Amino acid sequence: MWTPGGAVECQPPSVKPTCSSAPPEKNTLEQHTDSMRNFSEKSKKPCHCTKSLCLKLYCDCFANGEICNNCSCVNCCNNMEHETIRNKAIKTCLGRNPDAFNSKMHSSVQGAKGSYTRGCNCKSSGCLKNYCECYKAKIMCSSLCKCVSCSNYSRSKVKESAVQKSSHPDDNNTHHTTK
DNA sequence: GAGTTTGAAACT
DNA sequence: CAGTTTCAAACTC
Ligand SMILES: [Zn+2]
Ligand SMILES: [Zn+2]
Ligand SMILES: [Zn+2]
Ligand SMILES: [Zn+2]
Ligand SMILES: [Zn+2]
Ligand SMILES: [Zn+2]
Repeated sequence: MWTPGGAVECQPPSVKPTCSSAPPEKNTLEQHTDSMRNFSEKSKKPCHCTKSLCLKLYCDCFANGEICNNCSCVNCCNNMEHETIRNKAIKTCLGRNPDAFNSKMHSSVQGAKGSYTRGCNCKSSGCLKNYCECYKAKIMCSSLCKCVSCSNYSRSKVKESAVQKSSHPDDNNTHHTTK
């Protein structure tokens, strides 16, 4: 909890869960300059969600199991003021993926428990940009990935010889998903 | 800051 | 399950 000094933070909860049209509530708390330094420490990356209400995995805050704080999100419900809705959203996400929140990062994949085991599906980034979840997590792509033209390997030299069945030079995993 | 690109998450 | 749409971040200019 932070100490509201100027009373410039959240908006009154006017968001209705099943309402037809939600009024645009823009988070007015983002006056950096020197407000951030107050809390320091965490300084997590703020989200800028506008349509997900920060109640879907689109929102990094929500995906990481964190409450939005110092974010620029609109109509944010990822807070204790909307705990009921938030809990429902969490439940929905868990229904889709029981391990959705087990790992700090997004995970799904079979048998992933507290580890990144997502496997990316990049097609145009070569897994060398932050678009790639593997690259962002600073891990190499594995056989779980279905990326095309992957270069996210310790050995940047990836030969596409016919010898390689997959685009991945080193696949220690014998068990393949379904293929 | 505006506009584009990108691939995960969501939806059908 | 696959194809499509939605979404917010990463990136470019
Ligand atoms: Zn958010
Ligand atoms: Zn947030
Ligand atoms: Zn939020
Ligand atoms: Zn990738
Ligand atoms: Zn990967
Ligand atoms: Zn890759």
